[in-house]
Amino acid sequence: MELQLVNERRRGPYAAKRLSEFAARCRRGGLAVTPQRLAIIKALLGSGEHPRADAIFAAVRMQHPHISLATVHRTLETLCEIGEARKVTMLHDSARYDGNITPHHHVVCVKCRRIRDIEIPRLDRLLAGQSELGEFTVLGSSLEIHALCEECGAKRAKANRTGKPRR
Amino acid sequence: MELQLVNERRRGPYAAKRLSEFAARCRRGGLAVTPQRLAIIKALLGSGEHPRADAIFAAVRMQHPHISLATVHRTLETLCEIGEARKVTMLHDSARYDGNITPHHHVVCVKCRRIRDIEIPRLDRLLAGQSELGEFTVLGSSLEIHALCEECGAKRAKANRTGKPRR
DNA sequence: ACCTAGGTGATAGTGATTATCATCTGGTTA
DNA sequence: TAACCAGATGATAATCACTATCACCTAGGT
Ligand SMILES: [Mn+2]
Ligand SMILES: [Mn+2]
Ligand SMILES: [Zn+2]
Ligand SMILES: [Zn+2]
Repeated sequence: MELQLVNERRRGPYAAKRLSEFAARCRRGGLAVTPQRLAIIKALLGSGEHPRADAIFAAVRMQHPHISLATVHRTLETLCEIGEARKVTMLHDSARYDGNITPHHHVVCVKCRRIRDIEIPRLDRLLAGQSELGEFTVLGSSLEIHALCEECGAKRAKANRTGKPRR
Repeated sequence: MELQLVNERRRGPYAAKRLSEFAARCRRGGLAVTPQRLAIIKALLGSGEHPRADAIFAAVRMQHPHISLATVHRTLETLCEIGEARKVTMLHDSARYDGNITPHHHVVCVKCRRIRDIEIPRLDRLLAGQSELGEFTVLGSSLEIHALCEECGAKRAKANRTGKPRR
């Protein structure tokens, strides 16, 4: 009741709604609505697998045999930037190691990737009781809080004040 | 009180204790205690930065100018395998994209990397009230539950029964 | 001191992602 | 509707974190 797998059935209607709004959202974000972008968001919304770029590429290729893998990478990144998609983890680029093996969680600055330890006793208690989750046997968990550190927050605020582009 | 940064001061004593037990733990894991391994765990325990392999390499080089970057990568991986270190996220190899932008979390099979959505309303409520965390401005969060899926769990059980190596 | 399984250093290879750049096109304008 | 052009795409090279290989070395047991 507290912690449950999301029902796969929900995805169909959700995807349809998102797809119908996509063109408008692109324009709002200043992006052209290209057949490639439509095909990519469609493939992404149609999958519950949290696919990699190459899987999207394979799917999209069936309708757009000339599409480039680079376009798929670029577009997925762009979709994340305008908030139409997300990465499952923002720390996929290079491994970050931790000598602290006591159970704890992390805050990550989305801009400079600074990481600090946090403790959330209530979360640990909540998860302690869960050994099964649908077809999964739970082994452990880690929470990643996305944040802006003081330094990066200050930089961004200053950039806004002086009218510079904010990313 | 519910969710707080871990005090940096704790790291000193913790590192000292871990370091003093390190040789024994290596032997228990069937690993030789080499100067390189000692230097690497020392550097890792001495850092609160959740460093990358190259940062560890730079630190260790000061005392071991001949150490190889490959050794640093290998050793960090080995330390994770024997439980003396961990990666901040297990999904750093290639990006996984998600078309579902509603707030939700994930279960990840540690073996086959299958990912499924989960909902944890209580966690979302807990975090909803947090907009500041020490010097960080909270933007969002995602919980990654590490698990074994049914299929991989079955495979592992079978391998154990027939006496095959389990990884 | 000697042996050997396992560890290391040097280096080549891999694979995902990014950069470059010539060409093309969505969407605005006249 | 045609002409225009900022931005998008495709082809391809480059990058970069990480892994594989292999000859040599050494920790730890005899
Ligand atoms: Mn940590
Ligand atoms: Mn998801
Ligand atoms: Zn920052
Ligand atoms: Zn699995």
